[in-house]
Amino acid sequence: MGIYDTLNAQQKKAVLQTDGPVLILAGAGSGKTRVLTHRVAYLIDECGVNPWNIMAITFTNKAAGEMRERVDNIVGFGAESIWVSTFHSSCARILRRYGDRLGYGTNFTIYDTDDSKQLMKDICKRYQLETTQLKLRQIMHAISRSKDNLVGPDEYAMSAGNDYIKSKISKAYTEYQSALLKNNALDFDDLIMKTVELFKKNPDVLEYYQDRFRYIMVDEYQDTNTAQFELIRLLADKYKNLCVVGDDDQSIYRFRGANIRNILDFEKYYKDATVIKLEQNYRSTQQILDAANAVICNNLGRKDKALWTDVNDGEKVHLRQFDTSQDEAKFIATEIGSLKRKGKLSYDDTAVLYRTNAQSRELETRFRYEGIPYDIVGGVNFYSRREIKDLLAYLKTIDSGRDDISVKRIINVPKRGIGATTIGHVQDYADQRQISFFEALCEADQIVAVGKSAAKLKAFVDMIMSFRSKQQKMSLEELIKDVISVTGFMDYVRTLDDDDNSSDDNDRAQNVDELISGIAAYEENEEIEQPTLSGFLEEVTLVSDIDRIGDDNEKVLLMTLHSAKGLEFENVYLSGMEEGVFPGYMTLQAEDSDPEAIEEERRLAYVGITRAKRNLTLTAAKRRMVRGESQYNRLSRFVDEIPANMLDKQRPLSASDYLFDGGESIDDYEGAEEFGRGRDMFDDDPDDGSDGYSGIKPAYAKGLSKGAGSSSFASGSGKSELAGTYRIKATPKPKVTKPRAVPPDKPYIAGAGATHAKGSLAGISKGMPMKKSLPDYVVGDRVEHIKYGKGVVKALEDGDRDYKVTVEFDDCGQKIMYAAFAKLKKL
DNA sequence: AAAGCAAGCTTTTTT
DNA sequence: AGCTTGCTTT
Repeated sequence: MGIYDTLNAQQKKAVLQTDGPVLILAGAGSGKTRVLTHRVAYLIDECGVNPWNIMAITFTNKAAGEMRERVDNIVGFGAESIWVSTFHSSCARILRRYGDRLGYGTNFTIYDTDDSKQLMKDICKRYQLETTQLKLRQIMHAISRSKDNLVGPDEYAMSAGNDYIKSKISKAYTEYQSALLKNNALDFDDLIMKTVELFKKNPDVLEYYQDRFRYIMVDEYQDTNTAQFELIRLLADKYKNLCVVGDDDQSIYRFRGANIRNILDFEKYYKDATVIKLEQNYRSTQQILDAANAVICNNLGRKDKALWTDVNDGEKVHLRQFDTSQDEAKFIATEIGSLKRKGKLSYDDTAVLYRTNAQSRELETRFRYEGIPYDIVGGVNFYSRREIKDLLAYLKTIDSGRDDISVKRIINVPKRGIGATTIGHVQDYADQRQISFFEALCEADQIVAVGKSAAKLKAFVDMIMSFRSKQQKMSLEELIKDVISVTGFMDYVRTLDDDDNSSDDNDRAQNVDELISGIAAYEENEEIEQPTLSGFLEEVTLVSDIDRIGDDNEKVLLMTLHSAKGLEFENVYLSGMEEGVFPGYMTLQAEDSDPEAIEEERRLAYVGITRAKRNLTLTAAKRRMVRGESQYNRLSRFVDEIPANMLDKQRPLSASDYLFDGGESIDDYEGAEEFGRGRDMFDDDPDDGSDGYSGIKPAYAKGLSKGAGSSSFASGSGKSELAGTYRIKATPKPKVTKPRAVPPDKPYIAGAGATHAKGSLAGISKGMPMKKSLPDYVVGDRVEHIKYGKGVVKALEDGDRDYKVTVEFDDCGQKIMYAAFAKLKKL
């Protein structure tokens, strides 16, 4: 039986167990993709299953592509009719076919996060839903979670009851859904939720797909949410040939609704499920696995398992701690450079991972400086870059015009003298008549309020119309080029960052070129029967950056830990191993209320560690700039969780190699001397009380973070010692600065003495009086304003930061202003 | 009415 | 550091 003999016993069992529900708990690097592809081959070659009846679902297009490729290689005939795709594109495909049953046109557009946000913004404005307590972000999040849990707007409304916040969200949800429907658009979450709805309301459609997908395999099962589970459950309900593969230890998408119970409770739901554990790792050295196991075993409530390997040679996991994040970046870049020169690594087998996208900047700078080729994955997705989204909005508008968000996006891009007010008038007109924004534009001359702007609107409509007629006889590539030239798009692109430094001047132009090539490539792809504009647009919105990386270039990859899931590299640098960075600041803040959050961070650490095949280096900085503030962070707890004897804690090269270059004086590091030198990695016994951090408990970091939030200084204080708040997350060494006045469980914030009056200085900018003073006028006095002229003081109110004064002006009516601003002169 | 400019406010992670 | 918001200028 050839190919199956190369599998280990557990893998073989997973391949041969074709019928009924199967749960494969596949540890990192345990060869699960191999199992899945062999399973597909086995189904076809040995069990006589028609390839047409097999479905394999993944989360990313990249994973789908890889699986497809490997299936193609191993399956002799019919591989192309196996349905291998992501949740989102599978659903999109189903809805393109049956979406009309739910009232959507089959050429619906798919909104990305950006589009959804734009739409929600409009809704919030119209119904005045946004308040200080309820931010757009929260609304979007609440709705997204509801959709993940298959809670529609009506059900949400019922559960909202008298809750003020919830009823506002409910209103937003209802309006948002109806706006989406009107725009013939679906957001990411809708793709799943609406497909489930389709199946539930249309048993005939469900049965069609049940019969089609008689064998279903789901990869990364630990990341499925409730809606995705339901989707799979429905599809598999008739034949129950459902094989899910996952690793509860790698569940890192809880924040976007992934329900870890899906994998933990699989056996409860499917009582007759076969469970198979794959624990032998074929990727990493034992040293790396030991470190990974040491970290992950601190999580509770996981399925018990431990990775092991045959590979026993290998180096210890390296740990390097630096004074500043610049030093850290410099180390990573120079070490990669020098190892490369020695022939000890190749760039394309090396990755630098970090917790947040923001951390990529410093690394990027350093990599450029050292001349090391790199690629950054993620951050701003290629297709969400401004210039790209603008062009896509043109294409969407040309394609249908039903999507108001796209039309509004480009109506004044490049600038053609159509502003917010005019757009508002057109929208009002459209609302009154229940027509789309674009339809309203077509009737611009009927809209009284827009006045002479109507001509500009008409010109815009004519332009779109002419694109539409050209589209008939043009290829997509020609069309986009035409759009670019007719609109003068490149001139506009050049205006986008002229204030900025030279480096990314060409980036946007290059992005445009890349988009053109992307379109050309799409048209030439012979796998697509009929290249269409909407087809291209769909492909584009469902693609993430990770899907676009090829393995052909010799480049170091920089990416977040999340993006790195499913990938592997010979050499991995895990940077920013600091409390407050990783685990992140938000997690620490919520530690008490949400203990699961820290476990998710730990799983992320586990994912990061297990990406490495042979060399793993953990790096940290004592001091780091975050949003313009210096943060002093202690080493990450995840580092502490790795027993010291498993780590190589080589002292960094001498200080002169990593520190104080470029003319910085030692004085610049004063803060570091005082606060940052706490426990460093050479202190082998973190709990002996001899280091500066003993006794710090999570509450500490929590308190500190909160304190820091309110201690921001006004920019007006310039470069004074207090400017640039020190956000200190680690306690200082007691002997140095521990202020007796501050109780040990309270954060110590540098300069806190000057800022305890919360917010008293915030918001006061340059040249303004630093303190409020009682005006020399009282209610009833006549005063003079430099611009508004004379008037009578109607009210004087003592506000937080300044006196609020209300004046009834003789000429300009009533105005409310801050006394310090108004500079009123008593008459 | 639109464009340009300064100041505030904010951010994990992504299909 | 980046983006939205509000204010001023044309």
